[in-house]
Amino acid sequence: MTNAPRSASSRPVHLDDVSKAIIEQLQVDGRRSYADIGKAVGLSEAAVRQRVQRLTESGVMQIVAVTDPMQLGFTRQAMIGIRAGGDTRELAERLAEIPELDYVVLTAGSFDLMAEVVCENDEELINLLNSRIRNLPGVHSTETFVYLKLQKQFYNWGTR
Amino acid sequence: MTNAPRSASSRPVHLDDVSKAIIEQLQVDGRRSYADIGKAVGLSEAAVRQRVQRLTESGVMQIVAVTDPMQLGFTRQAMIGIRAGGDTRELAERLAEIPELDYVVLTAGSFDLMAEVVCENDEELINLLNSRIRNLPGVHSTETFVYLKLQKQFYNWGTR
DNA sequence: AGTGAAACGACCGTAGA
DNA sequence: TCTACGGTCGTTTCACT
Repeated sequence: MTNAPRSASSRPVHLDDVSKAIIEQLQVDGRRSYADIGKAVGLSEAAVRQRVQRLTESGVMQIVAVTDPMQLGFTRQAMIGIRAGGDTRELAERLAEIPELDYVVLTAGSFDLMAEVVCENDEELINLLNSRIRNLPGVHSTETFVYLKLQKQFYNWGTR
Repeated sequence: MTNAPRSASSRPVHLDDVSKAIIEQLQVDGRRSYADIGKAVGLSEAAVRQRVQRLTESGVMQIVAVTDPMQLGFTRQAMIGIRAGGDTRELAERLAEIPELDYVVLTAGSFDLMAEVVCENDEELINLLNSRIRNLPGVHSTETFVYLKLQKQFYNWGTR
């Protein structure tokens, strides 16, 4: 249910321009054929396939389906800032188990954790906050930032 | 550069169990063959292909490459809460143009906007905050929440 | 790491229920 | 909206560089 934690290597992977170009192609269309990509980046089909395989196996890139919550009726989204005490790592694990939360991060600042929630309606959000977040051990207080408009969303980190 | 804003239809799309099953297959491997998916969900290759085409053309789903910023040397991430005045929609557009920001959202609450930043190092983050965010017209103050650990990240909204 | 070629399998268009 | 099928194109494997 939770996406596998990424194996953050101590040394960053260096991508050459060709691999970056391949990734850019796949960021537009993850099903584009290796032959087409090869034509675009100046490489044979087999070479493209090998690079894609290495990139996915090393965890640098993954080709997946991403869905739009709005179109599926999940029209309420919010960011929740959480002030907490005790071991916040344990709390983070508990939060990660909540399916309505698609994003959980431990932070430094006036919030110790932040989590993004995707809900169908306000009741679901209220219920989640009161019954399943605020009563978790260690939670001191929460602050909710309801989304009014999602302006930018970019899955394509690290290649800009 | 910025992902296209999603066309949020007024009425939510209803997916039957078969389409949900197809999406689940593609969330694991976006390049899985239609024939294989068909075997898994009990449909012919052509039927799967048509459904995938409809799902992608309607914007409910997209199959794309997603990369891991950590592995590519972008080791500093943070959420920035922004208090602002004036037309926050204009400000949101300006923020969306900043490549280091991968996520920009207008919110209700003690922050008017929130943005996620992906950087290579602290200097880049400091420079971004001071030289390119705090001096934007309308920005009153910002609050930065540096990421300590990304606990959960789920691209697969709406199908949980 | 890369190319090229041949066998295999996937994909696409069309026809029909 | 599904299945069936044939032509075309993509993918896989392998020998070679």
